[in-house]
This record gives sequence, structure tokens and C-alpha cells, in this order.
Amino acid sequence: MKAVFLLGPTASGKTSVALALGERFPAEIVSVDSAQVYRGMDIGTAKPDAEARRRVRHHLVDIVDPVEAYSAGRFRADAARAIEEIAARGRLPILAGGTMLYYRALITGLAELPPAQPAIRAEIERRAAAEGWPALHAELARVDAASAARIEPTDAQRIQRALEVHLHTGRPLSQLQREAPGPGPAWESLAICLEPSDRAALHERIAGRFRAMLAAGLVAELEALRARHALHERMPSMRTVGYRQAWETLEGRASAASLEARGIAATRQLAKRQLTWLRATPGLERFDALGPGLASSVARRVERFLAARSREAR
RNA sequence: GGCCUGGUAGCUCAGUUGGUAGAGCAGAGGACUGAAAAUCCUUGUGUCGGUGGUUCAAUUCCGCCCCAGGCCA
Repeated sequence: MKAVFLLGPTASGKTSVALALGERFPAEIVSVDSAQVYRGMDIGTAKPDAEARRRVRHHLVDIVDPVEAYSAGRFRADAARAIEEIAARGRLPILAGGTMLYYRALITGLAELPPAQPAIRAEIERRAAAEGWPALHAELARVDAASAARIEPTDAQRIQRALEVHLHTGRPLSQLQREAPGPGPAWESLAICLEPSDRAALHERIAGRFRAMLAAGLVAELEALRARHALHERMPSMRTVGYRQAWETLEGRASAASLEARGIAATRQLAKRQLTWLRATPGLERFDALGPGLASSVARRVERFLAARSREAR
């Protein structure tokens, strides 16, 4: 069984390349994107439109409401199932997206860890408000020295997760992570990375795209979502690029005039973090996202991959 | 034309009672195991508008000039 991965920073053109591949091969697309999973968040996540989804079948887009919290663990299970189903139909799974933790979860697996425990998180947060995160980091050092050494005393999110896992399982997170290496993938994969050769050009694309999102009604979309759901700004869906900045404007904490600049900056910063992940990820075949004939050169590479005799993966 | 207020890092500004300067934002690099479009770490030399003068020493004081904004003609 074979699968193609299409990775790259935001605005690198993954969507259009994936679509081109989807039309050229008997394939279906699996989104590797932590924001496109949310229903109703269409403009700000640059979701493939109805027309694109009619042409090529997409998976893991619009699968949860914005009030829910999706996760790497759920993605791993959902994506693995989608891949199996697509392959069972005799079609090629194309996994396209920029959420590198999800990619890694799929390729190297995740340890056997409990999902988020809201009650425990709330309790840890209450204590953090009273004692401060450095105190909780010190506590983590007592129960899980390895994790504490790895996590900065200022990294509230990771301190919370490590303490949560320990409180819930009675065992240190670092130990659980060491124990379960996670199974390797049962499929043969070609991993392609769309990496822009020119940062300034990527920045221009990002700016143009965010302006287009504003013109397309990003703020109105958020207002409609807020009217329909009991949303809170701390929910993962509302912390995403664009929606977070629009939320600040709706709450009057930042001006409408600065929304464009804030959204563009946040998108650039996202792209930069994605590029850091991509550089550190081994086994990717890199293509210049800004080069001419991108879609067809990627398609040619995929063709060779499909033609190569399968090394019987299992 | 006259008066006033500014001109300091890509942007917004602070500051030096004269000893060549620092924050926020932006940018860059990095980390990353169920929130990951998240979270966190590291990173600041710039003719202190120009030019003369005073001074051991001027971005800081003084003169002139240029630019921007405001007020008055």
C-alpha cells in the first residue's frame, strides 16, 4: 500500500498541487491540518471550496464543531482509518497539510498517553494562578525530572500536560514516552515538501491571501460563528491564525485598522515555525514551491513512485 | 514668510543632568508526543536628520540648513 504526503508552510500552494494530483491520479485527499477540521471556519483556514471537494474527495475537513477540541491523537486514528479505506477502494491517499505534529504522529506514532483531562487541567490552572508556573515546574521536577529538564519553567502548556499525565496515570510522562515507541507506518510513502526558495515572495503571498480573506468576510464569518456557538477565545479553534486576531478586534482589544497587519504577521510566524519543522524533518523530497511547473513536476515524481515495484510493506 | 513641536533599530517610541543608546512590535534562528494555525527559547551597531561651533569628549549644549506635522500671517 502506498501513500503520498504533501507538506509545506501555509500559502505554499499545497491545496492546488494536491488538487492537481487528485485529478490526475485515482486519488483522495486527506487533510493534515489542525484548523480545517472545524466546521464553519472556511475563509480563515483557506479550506478547499465546494467545487474542489466535488472534483476530488476530501477527508478530515469539517469533522468537528469549533466548540470541540480536536487533537493529534484523534488525527492519528482518523487519518490511519482514512488511509486504509482509500487504499481499500484501490485509490491513492494523498495526505496534504502543514500541521507537522500530525504528520509526525502518523509517521513515528504517539506514545500511549491519556487524552486531555479537562478537570485536571482546570485544577492545575487554578494552582498556577495562585502559585505561578515556576512553582508547578518545580513540582514537575520532583515527580518527573526528565520532563522538567526538557520543559522551560515558562512553558505553561507543556508543564500542564506533563503534570496532567502524571496525576492521571500516576506515572511520569517521560517514562510513558520512552516505553511506547509506536508502530511504524504500514504503508510505503513518498513525502514531498513544498519549500519556498524566497522568503520575501512567500511573505507577499501571505499578505495577499490574508487581505483576500478579510475582503471575503472573515470577520463576518467569525461573528456568525459566535452567534451560533458558545465559543470562548481559549478554545483551540479560536486560537487559530486570523480568527484570534479578529476576535481581539471584535472584543475591542485591538483596532480594526490593525487587524490586517496583525493577521499577516501571525501568518508569517506560523509559516516560519512550519519551515523550522520541515528543515528538521528527515526523508522529505523538496520542491521549490515558487518554481514554475510545480504541479506537473510533483505529478511526474508521484508517477515514478507509483510505477516503482512495491516493496511489500508488511 | 513667522512661531511651535518633532526628526534615535524595518515600525512606534524611551533615553543619555555631555562619556557614541534601549524597550515593545516586526524580522531571523531553534525547540516541539492528545491545545500544535498551540506553547516556549535565543537574537538589537543604529552616520541618534545634515552641517558648523563650544568642549579632552556632542546623539545630548549653541548656530545655520533640510524634512514632517501644527498654529499664525
